[in-house]
This record gives sequence, structure tokens and C-alpha cells, in this order.
Amino acid sequence: MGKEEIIERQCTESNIKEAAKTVFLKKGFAGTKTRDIADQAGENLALINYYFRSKKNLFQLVMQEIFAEFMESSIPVFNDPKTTIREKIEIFVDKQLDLYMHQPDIPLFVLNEINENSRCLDQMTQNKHELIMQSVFHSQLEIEYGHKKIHPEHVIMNIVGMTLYPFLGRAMMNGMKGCEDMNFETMMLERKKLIPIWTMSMLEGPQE
Amino acid sequence: MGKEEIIERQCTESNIKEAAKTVFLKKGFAGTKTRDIADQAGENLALINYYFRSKKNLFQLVMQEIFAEFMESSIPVFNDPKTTIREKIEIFVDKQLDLYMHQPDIPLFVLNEINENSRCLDQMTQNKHELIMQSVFHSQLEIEYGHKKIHPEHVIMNIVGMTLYPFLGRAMMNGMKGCEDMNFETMMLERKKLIPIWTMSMLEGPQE
DNA sequence: GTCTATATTTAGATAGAC
DNA sequence: GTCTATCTAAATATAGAC
Repeated sequence: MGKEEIIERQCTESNIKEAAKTVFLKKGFAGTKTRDIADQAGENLALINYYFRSKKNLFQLVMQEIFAEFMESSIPVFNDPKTTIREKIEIFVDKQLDLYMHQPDIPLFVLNEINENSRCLDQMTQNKHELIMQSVFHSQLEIEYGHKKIHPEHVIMNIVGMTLYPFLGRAMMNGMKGCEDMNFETMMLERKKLIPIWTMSMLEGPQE
Repeated sequence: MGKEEIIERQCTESNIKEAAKTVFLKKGFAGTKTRDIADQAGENLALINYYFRSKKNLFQLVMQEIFAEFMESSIPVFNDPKTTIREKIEIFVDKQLDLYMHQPDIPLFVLNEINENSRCLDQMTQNKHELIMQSVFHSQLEIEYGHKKIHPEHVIMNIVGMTLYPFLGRAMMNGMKGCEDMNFETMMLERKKLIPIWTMSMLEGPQE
């Protein structure tokens, strides 16, 4: 009884914020109406402005939380001096896929917002990629495979692309014949193991 | 004189449609205002409704054109019985990268619209992936590498992911240290050669 | 076909009672 | 803090002159 009480006893404010997160993730800023958020939260429309002053303000709050989650799960991995290239890839892919399996709308949302430099977050974005590009991972790639003329940038694009894409094009896959017997989650679990293997094959394999 | 006349003599209708394409690609449906389109086209606002009846109608028209372009550049490649696996990948990547180097907003636009099953196009989308999944390419992968337990779906996800991602996360790359000396276009030209090589390495390389 | 002016609808925000 | 009712602004769409 006590437990459920606590769960139910979320204050209106966090109630709205969670609802906003859900709807913004799904529809983006322009596609979301404040009435959608109120409905989703089961709260009165006026309370959105009471607690958050404006739709834009609420959006920025929510977006910063999503970005923080997105980045915290990746940056530190690439900067750990104690792990190998392969280990970094394994940990990164594992963490990212876990995150997206629970919140599959994050990748598309993040990419959309990044490509709309209009709304804040420029600092966050820039910082993130500066960090990855100056990361220990980047240096390790340069040292180990620089002589093969594989630019680390390509490797990073590949890892991120292979990791994110299934969640970006997921709607396309729904009608896929080959996926009927094997469900999406199973495939993603497979990819946790395979993406590191594939990436190492690329690095070790023949270059032109 | 005659030539420029012809170029200038585009009728208002196609003028508006081209402007709409530009703006919708950049901002999406909800983010686009009809005034933006009118401004971009240099035409009167009322003419949008005169020629296209509604914003929604214009959007669907434009979207279908974009989707057609997107699909025509990929489906036939995967169904050509005369080409090898490697050749199919080479041609596909080449065509896709050419398309996106000229119209870099297409990938994000298409993924967004697909994930909004709200607006039409369900037929197109479903058809596309049924086609790829029942394609000659799919069968070839199954025959040649099925014994290695590499599901063709994974391979397709990887190829598409590696091809599209640079255009999805492009904004992220602008601040990238490693890309200062090498510009984006150069990298994409490199990827035309590398993605097929990498993919073959994955297929031939060690599996768990 | 094109324009100006205006009608209509939608959506964000607020006032004021409770 | 919460709700109803309402204001205001923005955006789509149309009417009617030219």
C-alpha cells in the first residue's frame, strides 16, 4: 500500500514534465501541442504555464535532460585510458542499445534537434563532439591503425551509424519479411555482440 | 537570351512546389509555415491555396516526389539478378551518396516522415521494405553467408546505417577537430569506396 | 491568374473564481 | 494549486476586386 502510494503521489509538476518528455520525443517541438501534453499528463492545460511558464521553456528543460542522458552514456566510455579499442566499442554499443531499447525515440529526436541549431544547446553539442574527437579512443585509433590510413572519423561514423540506424528506420522494418520470426529486441541483443566484431574486422581487414 | 527565358518562365505552380520542397525538407511539416513557402518562392501567399488547395495537400505531393526519388535510387539495384553482392553494395552506396551530397536533408526528412505513420505513404514505405527484404540481394546474402549465421537484415541495416548516418549527424561534425583538414565531401567520396570494402570484411571476417 | 483584405481555426497564454 | 473561461497571436484558408 505504502509503495503504490508513493508512486501515485508524484506531484503535478513532475507529472507534466514526464508527459512532455513522452510527447516531445515522439512529435518534436513544432509537432507538439500543449493540449497534447496536458492530455498525456491527465492534468489541466493551465497548469503547464503555471509550472513551466511557457511551452518553449518546458521543451528546453526536457531536451537538456534527454541530451544529458544521451551524452553521459557515451563520452566517458571513449575517454577511459584503461580500456582497449575493442572494449570501448563493446561498452559503448552495449550502453547505447540499452538506452534506446527502453527509449527508442531518443535517436531521431536528438538528431532532429541537433540539426535545428535554432534552439539553444549549441554548447552541449559542440562540446560533445569535441570531446569524442579529442578522446582517448580517437588517439588510440590513430596510433593503432593510422598507418592503414583509416581515418578515426570514419570508424566513429560507422559505429554510431550501425548502432543508431535500427531505431531510426525502425518503422520501415515493421513490414520486413525477414524479421517476422526474429523480433526486434533479439536482433538488438545480437548487435551488441556483432557491432564490435564487425568493427574490428573492418579495422583489421584489407584496405584499398 | 532564349535559354534564360525558359528557365525564368517556370510557371508559378512549379515555382511554389520547388520552394515547398526546400522548406519542408528543412523544417518538416509542422515546422513549416505557408508564409515561409510563399517567401521562398517569391509568390503571393494566396497562390498556394489557389494551386494546391491546402498545405497538407502540397506536403503530400512534395513528400511523394521525395520518396520516389529515394526509392528509385535503391530498389532496382537490389533486384538486379546480374550483379554480385559486392557490386550491388557499390552501386547502392554510390547512388545514395550522390543523392544526399546534393540534397543532404533527405535522409532525416524521410526517417521523420516514416516514423509518423499519420500522413499517408504507408503503402510506399511498406512496399519499399518488402521489396528489399524479398530482393535478389537478400537471397544472395542468405545463400552465400547463411552458413555463417549472418542474418541479411543485419547486413542491410549496416549498409544503410553507414551510408545515411553522416548526413543525419552532420551538424555534430561541424565542430569536429579531425575534420578540419578534410572536408565533408572528400570524406563521402572516400566512403563510396570504403563502405563496400568494410561490408565485405564483415561478411568474410570472423563471426563469434 | 494574381493581389488585398478578411474570415476562420488553432494554439499558447492568462485572469480570476474556487 | 487547480479549474473554467477567455484573451491574444499566429497561421491556414477564402472572398472578391482587378
